[in-house]
Amino acid sequence: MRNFAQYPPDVPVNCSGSIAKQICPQSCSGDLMIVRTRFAPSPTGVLHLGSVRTALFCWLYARHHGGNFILRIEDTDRQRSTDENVEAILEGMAWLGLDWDEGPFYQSRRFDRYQEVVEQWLQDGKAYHCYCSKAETDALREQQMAAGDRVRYDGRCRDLRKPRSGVDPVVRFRNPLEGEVVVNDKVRGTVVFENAQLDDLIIARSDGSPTYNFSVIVDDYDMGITHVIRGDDHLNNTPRQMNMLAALGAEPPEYAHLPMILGADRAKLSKRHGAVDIRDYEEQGYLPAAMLNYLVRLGWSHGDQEIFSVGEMISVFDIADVNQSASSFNPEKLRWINQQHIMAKPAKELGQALLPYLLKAGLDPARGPNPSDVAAAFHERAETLTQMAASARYCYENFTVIEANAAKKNLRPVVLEPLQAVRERLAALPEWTKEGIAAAIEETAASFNLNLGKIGQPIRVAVTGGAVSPPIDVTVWLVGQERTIRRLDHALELIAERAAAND
RNA sequence: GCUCCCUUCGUCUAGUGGUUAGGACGCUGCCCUCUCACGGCGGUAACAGGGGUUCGAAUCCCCUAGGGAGUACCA
Repeated sequence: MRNFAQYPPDVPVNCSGSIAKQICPQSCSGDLMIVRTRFAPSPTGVLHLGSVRTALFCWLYARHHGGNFILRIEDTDRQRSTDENVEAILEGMAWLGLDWDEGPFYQSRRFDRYQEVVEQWLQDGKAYHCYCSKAETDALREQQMAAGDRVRYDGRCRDLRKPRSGVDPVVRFRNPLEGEVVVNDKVRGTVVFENAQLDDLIIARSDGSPTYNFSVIVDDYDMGITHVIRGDDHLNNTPRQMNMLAALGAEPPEYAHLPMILGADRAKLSKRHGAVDIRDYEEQGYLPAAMLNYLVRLGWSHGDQEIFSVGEMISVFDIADVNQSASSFNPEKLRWINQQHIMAKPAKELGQALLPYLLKAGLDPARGPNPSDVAAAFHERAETLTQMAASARYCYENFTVIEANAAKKNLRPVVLEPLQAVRERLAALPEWTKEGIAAAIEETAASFNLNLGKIGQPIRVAVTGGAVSPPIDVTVWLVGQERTIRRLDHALELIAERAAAND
């Protein structure tokens, strides 16, 4: 366990020049520090698309600059944080390959440190006890709302001399009353906030536990975070955090506030829009790299390029190319990108990736072709691995019925003879190779003066039970000799029955 | 209510004062073709509105409208 009190560790946070230049593999000019980013999810929910995109940008930025990526679990709300959610976050990150250099750190284990700062601030007059009850502040809010005023705590306990007895006070930060806070955001530009608009926020609850805005700044400070990259729902928190950082005597980090990701209907992303939990996408057969590729293009672009490997993303990613407007999640494009990644993946690796999906589909890989051969045959015709496993079912398992329309259209008495002939040729093949199979089918077609389609499609239906499959030679090859012959025989019987019925 | 942010094809985006406003997904036509895909060549469709500044605005400024976030003893 790392000793947090020791933070920042012996890292040159303000090194000027040589070390940073040596370390940054992109030889980015003007770097004055070693980049340290953090992803700080709260385990009050699972890892969803929006948070993954945030994590990705933090990770890319750190990796691009040869810096460190830190994972911090913000679980100060003990009621709503769960171990299951922590697990979901860790699993999601692992699946995506978003590896962290330090952590995961849990805020719940740092309460002593927060308490220490609170005490210090109380002593220094940077914070004060507030004895207002919830009812009291609620009433104040309503009153202000009704009067059309800005809604904020009015600081009535700011200069209280004596404690009120019988109430456990909260601790509030003494925010400056005047002046302004200027945020130089890497994506928003300069954003100015008036201190008069801010109020004295609560930093410790009446039970002593720290609140979000406060624990964030002591952690960001202790952990030497140089770049805070987060969702733009935090932009409004930034001036408060900067004021507190100043109270701590710290220089503020660089800030970059990312636009939100919305659902296809421009509403906040929710269950209605499909999967929320990132792990659902794994379940559905998406490749992690494709997921990252899709997400990186939401709010960021690099010219006209759409497809990026993870390595490419790292090398070209720059906060300066992040745009300012919210984007909405588009499942069709995700599927297309997944397909592009499936096509680009070497058959062997793709076969590896496919394996668990075959198992999940209830198929036994031992009872059929090598998954990498299946992957090679299907990689151009599957948008997800789940789909691919489903399409390859006939390679591993016998089907009970032939698709009605396909049978009706293709298994007709006219093909009885050619099909019989091809069956014999295939049965006679000494070696089961794609070339041999292709030759057998072509020769049969030629001998009956048929084009390939006239015989290929009936074979396809007989062998797969449907009208769609990879090229016929490949399909037959994957199904295997024994099974092919058996299925052709079965089709032949059906055709014969049909012919008899027609007589 | 108040504070802050955002606004280019349906969607993701390029664009930083002069472009026939480009690309991608989707949809669609044709080609390739043993099916399905992949691929190739086309088509469809956008600068929220109004004022300025300028010889010239998607690009700069102002206003309006619409969307979003925050305004918690949530994060």
